[in-house]
Amino acid sequence: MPTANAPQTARQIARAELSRAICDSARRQLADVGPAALSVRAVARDLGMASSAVYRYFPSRDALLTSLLITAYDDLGAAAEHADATVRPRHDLRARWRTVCHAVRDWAIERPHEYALLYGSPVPGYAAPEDTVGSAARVPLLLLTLAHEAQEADRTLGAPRVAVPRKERVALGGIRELTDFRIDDERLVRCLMAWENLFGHLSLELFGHMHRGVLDYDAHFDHVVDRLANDLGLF
Amino acid sequence: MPTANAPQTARQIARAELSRAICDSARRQLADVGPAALSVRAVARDLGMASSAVYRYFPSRDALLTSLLITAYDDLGAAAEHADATVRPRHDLRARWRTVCHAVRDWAIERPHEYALLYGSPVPGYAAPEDTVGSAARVPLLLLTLAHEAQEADRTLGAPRVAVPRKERVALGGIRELTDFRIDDERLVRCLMAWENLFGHLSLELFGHMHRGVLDYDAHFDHVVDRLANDLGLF
DNA sequence: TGTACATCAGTGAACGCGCGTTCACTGATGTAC
DNA sequence: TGTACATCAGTGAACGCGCGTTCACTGATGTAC
Repeated sequence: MPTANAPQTARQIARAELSRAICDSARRQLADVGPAALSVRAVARDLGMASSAVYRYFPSRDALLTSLLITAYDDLGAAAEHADATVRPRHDLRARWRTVCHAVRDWAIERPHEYALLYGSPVPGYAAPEDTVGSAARVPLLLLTLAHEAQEADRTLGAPRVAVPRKERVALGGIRELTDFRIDDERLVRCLMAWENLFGHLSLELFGHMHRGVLDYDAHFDHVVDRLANDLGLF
Repeated sequence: MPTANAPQTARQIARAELSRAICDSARRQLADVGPAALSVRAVARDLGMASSAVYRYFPSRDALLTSLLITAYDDLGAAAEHADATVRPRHDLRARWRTVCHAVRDWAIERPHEYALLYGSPVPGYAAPEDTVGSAARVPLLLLTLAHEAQEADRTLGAPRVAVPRKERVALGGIRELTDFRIDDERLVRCLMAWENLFGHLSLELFGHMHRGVLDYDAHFDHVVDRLANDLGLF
């Protein structure tokens, strides 16, 4: 007797299986040709089926892309969250920050093409639907959570205090609405900067801009992450 | 009588003119389809010539891409350098830092597709030749120059001092070789972080990751740039 | 449990399109005498 | 200054390839009685 939530009929099982296989094949294709040249026909060829058959599973090439996008965001988000969850003791915020940053970087280095899909150039002619925003927010939300915990634990920021202008406070209203905790302006700004620094580092590193300048990416990343922890009062 | 350096014959003039026209058309195409789909035939169509004629000017599609890449890096580098050169007094390093950062951002916002070409995903199947590195280094070098001037003027960094581990010092050897001035480790690391933060900000902003989170990109950028100036001792 | 009908996965051909690159050629421009 | 030859820009056809999507179809799976 099949369980309530699992697919029941042979058809449903096969459908779930093939949907996954199509996504996997598409993901593999990303590495060769990039998202702009992602081809329904090539996926079909890879799986040994007629190209028209893929349309039983995804209504269009763009729908396939959207699925890849959401899966990748969730995959990265889950990797970061799980890494964080393993750290003990929980109040060691520096260790948690380091672990999360390294989890994000490890994920990116193992799947540079998926990283490029998420954080590289937008795909021309493709507009990501709003469904992606929840998944995309997981990593930044995790960073904010750490900053908030530092606030609750009264850790002082290492970076110099600077008055936050009214305009900037207003600008950050969007983030306030997306979080259910209250974080002070100073920490919020620094957390955004750390987010920008983290992904700036990854993009510059993975897209080749540190070539010949930085000789040991691991060492440099470690050090930057450590400094960001100080700036943010994560210790 | 033609001047020594200028093209002399009608052929040479026409060749220079058309080379430029081809690049311009290709640049316009970037906006529609992205670098991966940049098409020699479409450029030819745009200019009303046979597609084979383009091959008199660029031996391949990739050579055309390389030309776009170098031109864009130089264009951005020149924009940043010229912006810096206008600031008076020269010892107002905060003003110069702000001006440079805004010049880079303005350039990027006006040409998001060229920005994506430089700082977004690498083009699959295309490897940028080494000729690009000189042009690509102009902006980071300008940032380093400002940090170095702050050092010469004995401005103290706002960010907390942290010991630079030996591994990190070694990692930064590559940059040391590319610059002819001596900059201390502390400043060098912070300058790299500012570079990562700057381009991280631009990529996240231009590639849509601040959507719905940050409500006023200008205000946020201003504020971040200001804080980076403090961290770096630019005032 | 057995049958009749509905559902739906997968096929293969077709439509109309685009691409990079090569090649033999024409005709204009440049140059050496 | 005038002519003969060399150079080279641009043409148009061709090669061989790939693409997204639609459509009428076959045949297997699922379901209601």
